[in-house]
Amino acid sequence: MIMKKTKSERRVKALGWKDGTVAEFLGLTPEESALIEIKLALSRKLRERRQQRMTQAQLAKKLQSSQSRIAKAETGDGSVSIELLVRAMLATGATPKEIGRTIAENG
Amino acid sequence: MIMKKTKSERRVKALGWKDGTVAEFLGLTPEESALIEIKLALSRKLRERRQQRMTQAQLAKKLQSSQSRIAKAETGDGSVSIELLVRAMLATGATPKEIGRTIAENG
DNA sequence: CGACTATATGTCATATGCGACATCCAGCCA
DNA sequence: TGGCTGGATGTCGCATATGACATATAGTCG
Repeated sequence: MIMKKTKSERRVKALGWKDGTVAEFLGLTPEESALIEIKLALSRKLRERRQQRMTQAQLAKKLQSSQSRIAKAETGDGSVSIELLVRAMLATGATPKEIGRTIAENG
Repeated sequence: MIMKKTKSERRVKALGWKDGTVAEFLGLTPEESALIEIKLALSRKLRERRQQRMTQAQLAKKLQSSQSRIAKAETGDGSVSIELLVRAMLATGATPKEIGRTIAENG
């Protein structure tokens, strides 16, 4: 996440915010929820695509990143930006169409 | 953009990279091109949606951002992340579905 | 058992995206 | 003309996402 380090961000971080169907269940705004859902959808799809093709270390190298960041990306760590998720998806060979669908259908 | 401050990023920045159908025409990798196209698709859609509903200053307030960042987001300034573009889209009332479609169809 | 591989997790210095602010430009209208 | 509004652009200090690294965990194979 970016910005102000909002209340709800801290709420979410406290919970780990790694879960599957994330939470409105503490007072997240719809926008905050939606953003998290989008990230999680990308995380899940990234893992799926990456596992079919290469190891985390190999993807990291393609991205000029590191294995640990890929692991964090795939586990839905809050420190990972949408930007990195999208770059990683592209590095697995995903097209904008696939990325868009991932967000539209599972976001 | 993030990461290493690649060669091609500098190439793109030198060109302003604001253009409509962005460029493979200098040696951008397909991934770099795709990322830029995604950002530009979001920029264009953001402007379209925002103009129908409010001023840049009003959207900025909703986002706890500033008018200048919104202007940069809409003009495709390279300093704006996908994260902010997505947050801004959400703040205009866009759903993940609409955001996904924007990327899938125009990315 | 140990060796090796894949992944997860935590920390850190640094790069970079951020909001804020100051201008500047263009259009509009009195 | 001048004032007002919406938007664009440049800069700056600060917050944070980053890659790198160390280490832990778990699985596999000998």
